[in-house]
Amino acid sequence: MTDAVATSGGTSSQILDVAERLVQTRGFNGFSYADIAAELGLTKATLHYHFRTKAELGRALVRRYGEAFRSALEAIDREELPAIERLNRYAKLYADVLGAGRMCLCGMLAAEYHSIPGPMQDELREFFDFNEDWLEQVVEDGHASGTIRGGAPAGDTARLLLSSLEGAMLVARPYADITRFEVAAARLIAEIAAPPGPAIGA
Amino acid sequence: MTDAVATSGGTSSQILDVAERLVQTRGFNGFSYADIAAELGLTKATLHYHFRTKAELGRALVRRYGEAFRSALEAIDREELPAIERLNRYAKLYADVLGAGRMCLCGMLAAEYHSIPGPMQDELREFFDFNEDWLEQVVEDGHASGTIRGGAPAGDTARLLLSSLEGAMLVARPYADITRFEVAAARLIAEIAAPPGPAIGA
DNA sequence: GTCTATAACGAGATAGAC
DNA sequence: GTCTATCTCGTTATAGAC
Repeated sequence: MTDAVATSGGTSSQILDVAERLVQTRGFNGFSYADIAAELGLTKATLHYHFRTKAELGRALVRRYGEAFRSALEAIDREELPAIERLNRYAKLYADVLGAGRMCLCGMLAAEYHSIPGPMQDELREFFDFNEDWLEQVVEDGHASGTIRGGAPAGDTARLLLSSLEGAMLVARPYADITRFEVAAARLIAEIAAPPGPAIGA
Repeated sequence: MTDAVATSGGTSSQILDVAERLVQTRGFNGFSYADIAAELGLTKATLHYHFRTKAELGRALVRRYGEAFRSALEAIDREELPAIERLNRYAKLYADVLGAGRMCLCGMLAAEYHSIPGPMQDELREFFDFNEDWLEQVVEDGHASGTIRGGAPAGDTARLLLSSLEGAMLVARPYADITRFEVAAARLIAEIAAPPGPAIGA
């Protein structure tokens, strides 16, 4: 209990907070230890005490981001919502990141994939894998309940959703326009959804 | 005629060729003049003779890439294909880039948007704008001929297509799997397309 | 148009005092 | 756990010879 509060607001997590924002806005190759140190009023040496190398810091970033995302998805699951509504919640996670002026951390790193350290690459694929797994489960539930159109493998639909949402974030950036994302996301989910009824003779 | 061949293979365009590949694989912040110089057997000073600053080089890159894309789209137009087939050709342009192990230059720069020079940002938005305009025209033609589902503004559909294709490229990178892109692209275009027939009683 | 040489600065990283 | 000081290297960019 003595250091419970200190841990949550500790230097390491402060460093991760700043680094995370810098990666999401400028990319992993677009910031330096000096940037973080200046912002936190620390020295570069102090940063190296907490994260011996930049590669190690990067790996910690992706891991923490993945864990936060996992928690968010579990929170959605606990609400036991219809499949389509779960997809809307998922898209909302992205919209919130974009609204903060950021790119998805892992979308950013996917772009930089060939210039980031190996350990980060591994964590990155894990992130996409479990996102696709979660989405695939949602799509399968939608198939079972008839709210998501069948005809294509659930895994393919999951990948289409993930990659399209990442792309909508990406292209919205130069326009600083969250509406671009929201319209694309809503449209995408609507295309995935099964038509409201038989609509015979409509 | 004297320097027509020399121009096409001139030092400046060789520099742009190498720089383009480096940006598409490593990002604008992921390479240096030294990388280009080493690859071409030149010195950094020579590079600065052709492109005084890295920002200037970057701007030339985006401009040339945009012009090449414009030409490619005009070539598609000249074939006078049905709307859906034009979309398939458009997706093929992306697939070819991905097949070369590269990310779309402008998708990459969209990720790095907040850390690239202003002139590059301007060229970048121009690229997306004319791509969206071209796609919007195709979608409108599809509406008119009944091959693309109506109900949503053509501009929104154009943006969905552009951003989803960029995203599909992005996420395919960590897996070095062009099939991921092709499946997503085919699925996307299929969702956009109008159903084959009235399908009453189907 | 390309070179050598170098300036001027920033990067990641370490040693050792406090 | 944070500091000062420093190292080594890489970065963009320029001056001036060829």
